[in-house]
Amino acid sequence: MKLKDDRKTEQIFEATLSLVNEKGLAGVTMSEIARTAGIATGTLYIYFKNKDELINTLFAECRKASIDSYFKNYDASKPFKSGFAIVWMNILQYRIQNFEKVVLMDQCYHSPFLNECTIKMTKQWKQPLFKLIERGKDENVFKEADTFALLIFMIGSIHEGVKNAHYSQKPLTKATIDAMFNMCWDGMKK
Amino acid sequence: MKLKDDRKTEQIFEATLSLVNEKGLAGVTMSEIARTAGIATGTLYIYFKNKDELINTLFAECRKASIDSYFKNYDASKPFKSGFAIVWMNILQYRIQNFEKVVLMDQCYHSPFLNECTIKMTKQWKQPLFKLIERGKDENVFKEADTFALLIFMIGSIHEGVKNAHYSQKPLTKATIDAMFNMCWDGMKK
DNA sequence: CTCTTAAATGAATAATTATTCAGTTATGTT
DNA sequence: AACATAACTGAATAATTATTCATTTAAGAG
Repeated sequence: MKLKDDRKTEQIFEATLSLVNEKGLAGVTMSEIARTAGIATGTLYIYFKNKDELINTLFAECRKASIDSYFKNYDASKPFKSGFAIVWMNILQYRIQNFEKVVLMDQCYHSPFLNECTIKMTKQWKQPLFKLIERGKDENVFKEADTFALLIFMIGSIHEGVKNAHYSQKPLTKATIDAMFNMCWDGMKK
Repeated sequence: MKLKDDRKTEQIFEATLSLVNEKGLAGVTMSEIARTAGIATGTLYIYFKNKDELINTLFAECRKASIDSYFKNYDASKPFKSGFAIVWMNILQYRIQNFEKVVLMDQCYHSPFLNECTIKMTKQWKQPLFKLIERGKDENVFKEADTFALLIFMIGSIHEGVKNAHYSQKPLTKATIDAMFNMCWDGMKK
């Protein structure tokens, strides 16, 4: 008996990400994914029932990995501002280093691929981010605004910043990153 | 001789926007666009040479209309903060009221449809926004950060805010909008 | 009112792409 | 080593979709 090769799943994901970045979800075909992954088209269907399942699985995996990475090195027992800065930087770094995944996730939202189940499941994973903002409000550091509004404000400038750094081909400098963080902090603080 | 019907172009655009929002660029077909627009598939090809041309034209039109609307009622002779507030609010309002166009523009970036010409042309149209930020720096109101970084910061929270208001089905309240503007201003000001 | 011309139609065709499957290969098990 | 089993292959098929075209319709010119 022959067993499935775990690395193949990884190859398929990588191929898909790379192709979606090059041509968008609209332009990616199953045979192209297979070719890029170095396997036969038929093999792709052993690993994923169909294109829908492939995209949903990959989307969920990207979402999970991203949120997990956001809280790396975050220690709730440390002072708030330093913890917030760590999460802020983790988000920025994740999105810089995994830009292809960011593009995939963006493209998935208005696509025929994502199913309700995937959407519902992945939405829950955002809880820790809400908790972080709540803490800032509880400790009287952040403005009394709606938690969601504060979170969106934090996330928004990072998303846009990374996106534009990528498209304009100008990597974010230390100075710009510092400026971005300061603007974010000054905007949210009381 | 029969002339082309100007309203048909509008119908085609509306149909495309509506379908792209429902199923994403990946899920929209030419015959569906025609059916939704209330015309025959063949007629679509009288108005647009092919799918590429349709998408590029629509993208450019959306981009142009958006930037124009951003500077409605902006008067450079008035004090900076009030002018900035007007542009900020125009951006927010445009994106709320034209969410379908926002989605189309987002989806186009990593698609096989947009051609170099369209990308280059539409990029130039952003100049007035840069000018606005420069003015804020010249008048010593904004931080000394990179103009691009400041602009991205301003835009980012609006984009994310509108997107999330839409998906969470919770329209932005006056209070939230005010909070958003204050965070943006506090973040950018010296 | 008639004629001309271009728009409009939608079924037919041409491409393209998802998916299957009969045959092949490789790997664990005995 | 021989077997059983499931992965693997890629050409063939099934679906789907872009595009064309012979025909019909309608509006402006004379």
